[in-house]
Amino acid sequence: MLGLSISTISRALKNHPDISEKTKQRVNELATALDYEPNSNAIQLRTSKSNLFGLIVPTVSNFFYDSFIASVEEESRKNNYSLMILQSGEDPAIEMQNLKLCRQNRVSGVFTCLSSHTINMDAFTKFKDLDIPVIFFDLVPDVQGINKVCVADVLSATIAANTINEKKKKKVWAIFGKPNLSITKRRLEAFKNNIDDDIITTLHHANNTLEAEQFTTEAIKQQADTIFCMSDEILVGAMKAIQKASLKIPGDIAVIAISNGFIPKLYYPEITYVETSGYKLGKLAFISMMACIAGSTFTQELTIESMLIEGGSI
Amino acid sequence: MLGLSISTISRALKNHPDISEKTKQRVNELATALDYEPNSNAIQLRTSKSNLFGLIVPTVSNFFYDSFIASVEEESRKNNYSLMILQSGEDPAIEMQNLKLCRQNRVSGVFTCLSSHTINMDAFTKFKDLDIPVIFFDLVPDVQGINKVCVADVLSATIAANTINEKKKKKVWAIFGKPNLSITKRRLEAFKNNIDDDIITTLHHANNTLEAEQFTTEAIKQQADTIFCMSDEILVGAMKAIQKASLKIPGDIAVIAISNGFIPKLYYPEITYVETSGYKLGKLAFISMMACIAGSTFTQELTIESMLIEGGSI
DNA sequence: ATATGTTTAACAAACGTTTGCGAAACGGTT
DNA sequence: AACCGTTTCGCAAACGTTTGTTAAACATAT
Repeated sequence: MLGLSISTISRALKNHPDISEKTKQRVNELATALDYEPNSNAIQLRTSKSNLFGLIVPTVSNFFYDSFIASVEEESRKNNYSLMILQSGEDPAIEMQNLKLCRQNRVSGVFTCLSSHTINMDAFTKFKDLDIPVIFFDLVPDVQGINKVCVADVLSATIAANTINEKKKKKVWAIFGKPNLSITKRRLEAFKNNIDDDIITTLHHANNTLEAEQFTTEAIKQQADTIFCMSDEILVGAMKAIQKASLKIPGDIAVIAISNGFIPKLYYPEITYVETSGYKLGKLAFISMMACIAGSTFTQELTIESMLIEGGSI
Repeated sequence: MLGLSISTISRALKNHPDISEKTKQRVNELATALDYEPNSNAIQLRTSKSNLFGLIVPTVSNFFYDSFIASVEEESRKNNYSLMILQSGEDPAIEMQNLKLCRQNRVSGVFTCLSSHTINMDAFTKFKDLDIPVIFFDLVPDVQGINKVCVADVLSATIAANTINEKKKKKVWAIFGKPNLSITKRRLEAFKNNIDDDIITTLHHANNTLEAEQFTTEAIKQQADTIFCMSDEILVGAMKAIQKASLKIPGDIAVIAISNGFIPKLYYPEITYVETSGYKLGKLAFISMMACIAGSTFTQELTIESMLIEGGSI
């Protein structure tokens, strides 16, 4: 329509110095008039750069992951990347399938949180061979030489323990999650090591919310004065039991948790918690990803800091 | 490596009848050995089919949207589509930007929930011109001739009102969301029309959780015996106030809500609610999308059914 | 007038597929 | 030996870009 070649159009559109201002203007005017949108597939094919990240998560529908996703999406958009979301549903087979999808779509990188029973890491080493960066977050595998971003498990459990110490509590029921997860192990270890010896402390593993509720009911019967919850999932169960027993917080019983922050604010008084922010973790993961994209081969293991958010429950 | 042409490989890989079984087998073996993955960009460029959906949502981090996304992702994956997630953050400008991204990526369709202050629909008609189906969900625009899937606002508010009627309540505080949203209008209208005349009913608009808490505190002071909450956001505020006042549910005060179902189960007793499932809505949206893809030009306006989930709070 | 340099824009190859069409190879029939 | 029908496969164009290289056009200096 302008009597110009395709290459001239291409250069004009991207403000190449070879093209005269007059031509650029003509091209741009027509482009907006036709509201032309470049075909990303063609671009990506030609440049073999995809500007697409894959993000694999057990489920989107989770108060930690959703804020992580929100955070990564935000950064991706700002940096001209798109985000492909994939759920594994805790199924290693689907996880494989998702990784395959990532490869087919020639993603520039993938963020992934392992389903809790993934053992075979072969699929991930394949990405390493292809020079596609992989950032593991939250539930990270226990191997070296990979990029991980995690919440500060040890620190946050330590902060929680110290808070209990300072409040001079006497009898603590500490409820943790599934025992096989490394996140559980680290939090448990740190909590155990930091809680004062003269506090009567019992440690428990709840596999889900209901079990947490049952443990808490038992704790109440045993006249524990403090419940520590390793996660939101646990906290929800504990609060159910406490409400059921009509106990006053913190008068009758104190509660402290490690949490993303949403759940603790649903109650009155709000629950005191050590923050492990999915949002902040997302930001960190993105930074780590960009470092890889930029060519950093140095594999890093980053953690976000934790802080105590006082609610009034202890 | 096999002494075969590219076209033969291509046909062998997709089981084309022209290719002999023997050749197919040789090709497939080598393909898995090299673990070949087809380049989706090239495929999509050649076929101009993208197998990609765009999903635009104000924020991922929301107990309704996250389950909607989870649901759509599930179906997409099953049907060999990928999902590109985009957040608008309630900003119409970003919404535009996201739509542009969808076009650049040549999405096969987009699911979108309008940010609450989007007025200009031009960008969406562009999609119509390009024959790219758009499914609006949840907060849908008030125009004809577009595909919408919604929760049953009228029905769910009616169910809630009837439940209150049956319980012979005397004084109800009904708290709704932002007054300009069509979802609010419909729920309010239906509630007002169905609540018994002899029940003293006051209607309120809370713009956020905090305002809902304040209204509820006022309701308690005025000795209301029932709080109706139009949404989870409202419910959270109401529960804060009730817990703060140390009232017993349902003895001192009854609560009923319209909700996705997660929040009501956090309390004891669990809150009775009329379910508006994001998960179900996602399934419905996907069906609607597939109908469009298949060529249906008939624009439909679908709603998911609602049902009362008894908790024990009324 | 020629040489030199600069600006501007066109040519063509390439990215990895798909697919219509044509052709070689083969077997069988006259 | 000539013909025909099948089976099996290769050629080449096309999708929409990017980009190295070349070339035309023009201006300036000799």
